[in-house]
Amino acid sequence: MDQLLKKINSVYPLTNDSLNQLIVKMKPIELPKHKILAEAGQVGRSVYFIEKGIARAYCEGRENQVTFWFGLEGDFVFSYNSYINGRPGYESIELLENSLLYEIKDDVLQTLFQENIELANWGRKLAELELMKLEERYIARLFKSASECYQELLNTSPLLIRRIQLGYIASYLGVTQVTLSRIRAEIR
Amino acid sequence: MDQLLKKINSVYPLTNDSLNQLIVKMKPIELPKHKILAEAGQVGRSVYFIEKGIARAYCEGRENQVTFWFGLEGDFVFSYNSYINGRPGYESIELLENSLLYEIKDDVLQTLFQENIELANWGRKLAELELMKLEERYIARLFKSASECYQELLNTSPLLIRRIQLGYIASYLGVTQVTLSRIRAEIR
DNA sequence: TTCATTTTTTAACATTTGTAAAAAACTGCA
DNA sequence: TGCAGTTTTTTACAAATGTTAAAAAATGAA
Repeated sequence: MDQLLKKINSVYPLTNDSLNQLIVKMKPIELPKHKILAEAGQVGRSVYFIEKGIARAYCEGRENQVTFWFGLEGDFVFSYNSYINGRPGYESIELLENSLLYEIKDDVLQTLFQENIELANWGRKLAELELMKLEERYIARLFKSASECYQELLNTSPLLIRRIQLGYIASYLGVTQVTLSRIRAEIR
Repeated sequence: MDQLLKKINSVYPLTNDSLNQLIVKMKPIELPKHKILAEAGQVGRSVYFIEKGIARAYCEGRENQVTFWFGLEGDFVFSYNSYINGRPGYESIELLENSLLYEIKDDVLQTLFQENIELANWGRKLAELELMKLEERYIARLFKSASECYQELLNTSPLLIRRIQLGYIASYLGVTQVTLSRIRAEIR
């Protein structure tokens, strides 16, 4: 809960009143490893906050599955297309560990945005920060080789690499698992 | 102007009053080809709307320059990191044609967001839609080969390819110009 | 602990893409 | 029109990554 409050305020500082309006709507929920939080082709009706656990977002290709996002403690989880357009998402989101989340229903959140200008600006900032993070990843991929991206992950999120299997990380880096193995062999 | 109004309302429908508050702050401005709208390392203090023209956003690498976004008529232009965090942007943004833009100063826009809940939600939606577009591009790159991405561009934005030189398009697609030439030769 | 299953690594070979340099095509201006 | 500069294509070769399959290592349940 503490982590949640800190995160909310770090997105955009809120008065106590507004903060309360938001957090009373966020319900703790424990879910097991492998649970699917959002399924491609379906409309996800909730946003989650990860208090404890890991999630990954992936898309199904013809033959392969591509993982393109990991969420760790302190991250919000949403299926963008569902959250933003109310349309079926492209991606599925799966828990990789038994997790403790906070859930808020999408319609509840939208109502808060309509009624409270502070929360509307909070929601704006939340989207903007997600945009920023995605742009950073997008640009990093344009410039850096898979090897450099991997080494950066090693430095910035060593936990991630220890907790997530390499096949997922390889696809996140945009290479095959064989290539990631080669990269790891070179570094050693 | 017409195009601008339509775009604003397509992001998030506004009452006439709110719409007016926004558009009176947007000033038309004509700028020549090669004009730099935002420079990497600097804080950009304006958001632009492209009424007529083309822009590209790019980052400087050690040896190369990578173009990662094109803006056409109907697009908003911002240096994300400046707009979102008020920090120096990673990217430079350059006009590729003589252009007609509408400009709004960032502080003016921020003030509107604080005062008008409709505009705050409009700003939220604007960021969300940008996020959505970026995610689509991000995912497309994970699944599609440069050749497929190029052919999609040919279908969805043939104008873009006619108006922009291939070196920029190649780097946008994440390949060298030589590779893009090979792709084009194969298609013919 | 043991065994079956899953995950990771290694190997050999095919394919794709990059690099550098030259040729060809295009553009804009005098 | 003609010419200089820019952009695009082509070529030959090098380097990186993918594919397939098998071996090795790690994991989890009985």
